Amino acid sequence: MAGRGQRNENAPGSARDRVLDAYETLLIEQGPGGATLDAVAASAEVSKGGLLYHFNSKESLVAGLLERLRDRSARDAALMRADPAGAVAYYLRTSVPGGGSPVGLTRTYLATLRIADGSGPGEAARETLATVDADGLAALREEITDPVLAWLVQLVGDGLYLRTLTGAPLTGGVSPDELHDALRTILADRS
Amino acid sequence: MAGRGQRNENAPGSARDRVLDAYETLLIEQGPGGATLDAVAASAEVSKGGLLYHFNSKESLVAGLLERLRDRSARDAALMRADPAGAVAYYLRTSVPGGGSPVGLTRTYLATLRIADGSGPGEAARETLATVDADGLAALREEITDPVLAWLVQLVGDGLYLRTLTGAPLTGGVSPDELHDALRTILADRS
DNA sequence: ATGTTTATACCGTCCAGACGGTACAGTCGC
DNA sequence: GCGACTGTACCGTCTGGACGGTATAAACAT
Repeated sequence: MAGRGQRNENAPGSARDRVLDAYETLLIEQGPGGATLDAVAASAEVSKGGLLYHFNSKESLVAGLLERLRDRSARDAALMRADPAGAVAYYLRTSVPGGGSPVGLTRTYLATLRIADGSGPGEAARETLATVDADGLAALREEITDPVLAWLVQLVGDGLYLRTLTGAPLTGGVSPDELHDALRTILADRS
Repeated sequence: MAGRGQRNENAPGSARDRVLDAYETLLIEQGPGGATLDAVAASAEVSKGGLLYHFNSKESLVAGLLERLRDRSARDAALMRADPAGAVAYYLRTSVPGGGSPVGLTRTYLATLRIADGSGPGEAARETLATVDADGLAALREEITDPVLAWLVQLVGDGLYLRTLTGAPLTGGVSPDELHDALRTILADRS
């Protein structure tokens, strides 16, 4: 049905890439329980055999997701450092669903969070998440000298992530923009 | 073997209560995938039949957890308002694993987060989580007049929660105490 | 007081279905 | 011909849940 036999098998739009996209979507919207191999294959419009051609086990699918997370994290960190409005502005802006990162880090991060459970493959997910966090904090530190303040900014971003996860980002009628402004003022005051 | 036929079936130490405890522990440590009825029963030292006597389906187990969450949230909010060091201090203190809330809110919250997926029972979990958040924010607002600042404090707490979930609470060598102090100074400055 | 009934609090077994994974024959485009 | 698939047919394991049974305590009737 779709174009077959093409090279460059992990380019955007390729079957492999669509599988990863579908896996992310299912993880975010339905959690680990809904992300079965059958469901992922159906959502990616790929046959189950086709899915298992690219990822020969569920563990390998998870590995693929983690690889994508590392990759996107590196690319996001680069964009963060290069942002004209500054790293902090970039970080806060992309921590909220509407203005998700251009490389899709937010989606991949949220999906990975869902499989970061106890032992086995979840262990690896937690470790990767920790590296991503460490990278983000390092980038923040280049702009915010005070380590406590840098951590505070990151925690606010994390809180925003968690809110996205529970599906209620705007709790008290306060917009992320106002929060952003307040944080910037605080940062300016105690430079 | 144990005393049978006794009243007061949801007192602490009762089989019903132990089942809920075990369910929480398994959700936190292994995620939804590990929290099977068999595993919960085994961990609570109850037979599977016994578990299904108290909670006649998995959905009912979830409902039991949500009920406990609402209950503990209410009790925690009361303690928060009554804390001699203030609501903010209480909130920050209990957002970190070491100083978990005396009513066990942190554990129940973290466990519920794990089942807050897409549709079905997860929907109810998300709604309950949202109410708990709203209650917490309301309590914070009684002490912090500025709604933006109140939300900021809550988000920092949420970030700490998320860190607990991924299992890496102390990222950059900064202790929660230092964070606590910084936040208090900020709050004092812009009162 | 004694026997009967009822409710509570479990235990242990069984089963249908779902899930991850395998195997393999065939198709399509470069 | 080779890489990238599709599609179908399976298999073993695990899971949720149904079911029937058992022990104890309390309420009731006589």
